[in-house]
Amino acid sequence: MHSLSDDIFSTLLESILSDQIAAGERLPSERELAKRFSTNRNTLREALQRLEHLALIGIRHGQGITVQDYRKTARFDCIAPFLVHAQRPEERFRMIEDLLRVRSRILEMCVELAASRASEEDIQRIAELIDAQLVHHQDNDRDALMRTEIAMIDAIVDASHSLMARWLANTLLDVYNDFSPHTAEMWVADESFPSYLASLRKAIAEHDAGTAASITRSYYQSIDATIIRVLEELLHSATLEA
Amino acid sequence: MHSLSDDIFSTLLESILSDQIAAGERLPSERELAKRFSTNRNTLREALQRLEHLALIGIRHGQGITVQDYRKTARFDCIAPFLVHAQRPEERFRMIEDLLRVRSRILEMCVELAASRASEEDIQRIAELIDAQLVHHQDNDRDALMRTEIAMIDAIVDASHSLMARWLANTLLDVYNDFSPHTAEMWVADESFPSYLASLRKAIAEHDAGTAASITRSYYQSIDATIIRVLEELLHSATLEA
DNA sequence: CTTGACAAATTGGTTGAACCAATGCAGCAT
DNA sequence: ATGCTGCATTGGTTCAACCAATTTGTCAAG
Repeated sequence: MHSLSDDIFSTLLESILSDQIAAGERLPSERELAKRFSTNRNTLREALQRLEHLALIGIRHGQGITVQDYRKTARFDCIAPFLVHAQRPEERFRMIEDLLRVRSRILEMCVELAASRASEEDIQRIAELIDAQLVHHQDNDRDALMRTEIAMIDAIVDASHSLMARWLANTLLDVYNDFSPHTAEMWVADESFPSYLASLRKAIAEHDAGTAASITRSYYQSIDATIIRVLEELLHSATLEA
Repeated sequence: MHSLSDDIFSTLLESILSDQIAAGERLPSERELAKRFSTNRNTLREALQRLEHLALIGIRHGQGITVQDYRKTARFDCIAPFLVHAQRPEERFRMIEDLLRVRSRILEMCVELAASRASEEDIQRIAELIDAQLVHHQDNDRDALMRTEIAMIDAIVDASHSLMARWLANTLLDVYNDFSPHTAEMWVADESFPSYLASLRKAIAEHDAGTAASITRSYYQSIDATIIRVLEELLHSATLEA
């Protein structure tokens, strides 16, 4: 699962995202880097190519390799590694805060699309997964609930019949997977959880896109506010420790 | 700007995204592919690595290279190349339709963040760019208007002081840049354009995030409906030709 | 002393061959 | 029929050399 070039990539990735190498700084030559990592140029170059495609470094023929200012140049897919490696607590906090905003808006869109485009099979599957969640919620089975919630979101994305939604969701799932060790405390359920799910099922079954979107919007507004409150406390205690 | 491995990458990318190679199909070995592209394994592998990181192919040691079902596996950053290479008109149409939804929601979020977080300098710069747009609009200078609108959006993203927003915007700008030859007809301005800009400037200056977001939402709802109407006509005529 | 051209050094880009390592399969032994 | 073994195929890594873009240093002309 992890090749040599993966390791080199990860090492350099961490160096950059944790600001151990400043933006604008020049890296040693490929030959020199290959020596330092005890490997050859080809394998090293694989790692460098990846960093370049993430817009973390710039490689120019005859000139060398420079570290870019990833805060300005990076793309959406840099979020997962950034959350893993970023050092400043307040920057991580803001990233998560803004990520929640994006998540709720994307989910709102997916739900809206799913409600308008879902087939009978889609509706059936979503309803089943909602029922399963309600059972897990009553049983207080946290793990099963988390798994089923992911599965339901996946089903909703499928039901939206949108490549756009699927690809966006994949990117967000990457963030979730890479970051899941730290997301346990972020998985909060509001008291309105069961009624939200029931309304959602009904809205999707009736192809009522407007209602589906608006209840999702307001539910996540509430959830996200709770999560941010929890994170603020964590940030405060971390700041006090430092 | 285009190295040999870039060319190979583009060629394979097009083959996959235009469905010339079906999902699940197996590609020839690296040695064989290198021969066909008249190059060596190392250079060829650079191209393959890129395709793998886009989740378009899967490379497994000892087993070979298989084309993935990109409609299920791809990420957000696949949108630009997909719009360039995709063949089915109705699939392109739906992608653009959904992309507009995402754009308006992201912009709404950026405007909301910018309104709450903008510094005095940010507000000043945005106001200047809005004024410039109003002038260009009155002069009917379409090119200058498009450029200035991009610059304003960029300033708004900066004013949001959000890595999230910046990185999302970079991804969307990639789509715009790669797809801009085809976007001319998509650049429509509603009659409410000047009044929207004026309200936006006021809302941001007053840090009124709610108003800024809601007027942006409704403005883009109107714009996007127009764009979709135009595209539907194009789709219809294309379907009739075929 | 300044300026321009040219040559050398440095750096990334490409090449080809060889070897290591994971996988799948065919043939053989049971 | 089953399970093992060894071979063929395939990706992963390494090495050494050369090509090509860029920068830098040097020297000659002004």
